[in-house]
Amino acid sequence: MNIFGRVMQRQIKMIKALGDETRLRILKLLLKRELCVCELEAALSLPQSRVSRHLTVLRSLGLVEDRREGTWIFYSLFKSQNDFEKSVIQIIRNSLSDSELVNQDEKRLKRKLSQVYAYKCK
Amino acid sequence: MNIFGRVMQRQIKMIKALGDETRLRILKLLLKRELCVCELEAALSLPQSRVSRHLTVLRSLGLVEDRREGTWIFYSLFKSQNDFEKSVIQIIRNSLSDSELVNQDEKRLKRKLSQVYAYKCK
DNA sequence: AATTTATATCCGTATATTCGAATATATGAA
DNA sequence: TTCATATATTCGAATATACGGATATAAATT
Repeated sequence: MNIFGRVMQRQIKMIKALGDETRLRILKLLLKRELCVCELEAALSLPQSRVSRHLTVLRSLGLVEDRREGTWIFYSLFKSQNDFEKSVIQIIRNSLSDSELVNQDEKRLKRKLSQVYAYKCK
Repeated sequence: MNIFGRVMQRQIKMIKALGDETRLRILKLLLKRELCVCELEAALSLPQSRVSRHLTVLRSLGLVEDRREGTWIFYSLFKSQNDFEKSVIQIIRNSLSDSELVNQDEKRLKRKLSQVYAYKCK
């Protein structure tokens, strides 16, 4: 397979990764801010292993970046560097808008973040 | 499931449909012009059942439209009507650019189209 | 009516994906 | 060193997807 083949397969894998509800919800949350796994877990209201597994998929494709801070690992959305990647960001931004599920994710996240804030300040 | 849920599932299914090499190649060919199944078959150099099956998937999601003309059925790309659908078109346009495979699809298509033209004019 | 051409669908098989529960690892605190 | 917390990985089961070859359908032609 030549260089184009590899780029191609990578792009297809990236698109395929977007076509999953859990991963899309994660990416939408990361549009606004970086988040650690336990925050995502609370926002999505899903088991930890499931969140972690999907983050591993996204990381392996370069769709998210990770940064360790103590025991926490913060994930952030990748930075788009070409037209294809820009359209990936756009589809994340434009998908599931006004979705009740995504709204609830945001609500649960805010609740969780206020807990963390209270914890850090006590 | 409420109305948002249905919209959501449809959008995710559309993205999932994009994450397949064969379907992406079909959609990229349809960016320029409508094509019938046998033209797509020649361009992709794939068995007819495979092309037809993928077209059925794309049609069921509204990503392509079909129009019958005698025994031929012409497929064309859907017309985007909102931000999400616009970003779907963008990702089709921006993916697999400069891909050797997609270039070959175009070449094979031109060969096939010239045959059809010769046939119609004889 | 029989044939041809274009397209769609069915069928069995192979492969891929997703899941929760359990377990492993890694870091920091006691 | 032991413990608690955060995160990652493994496991088997269930489900979904893609495939080619064969068959079915549908329209046009003879």
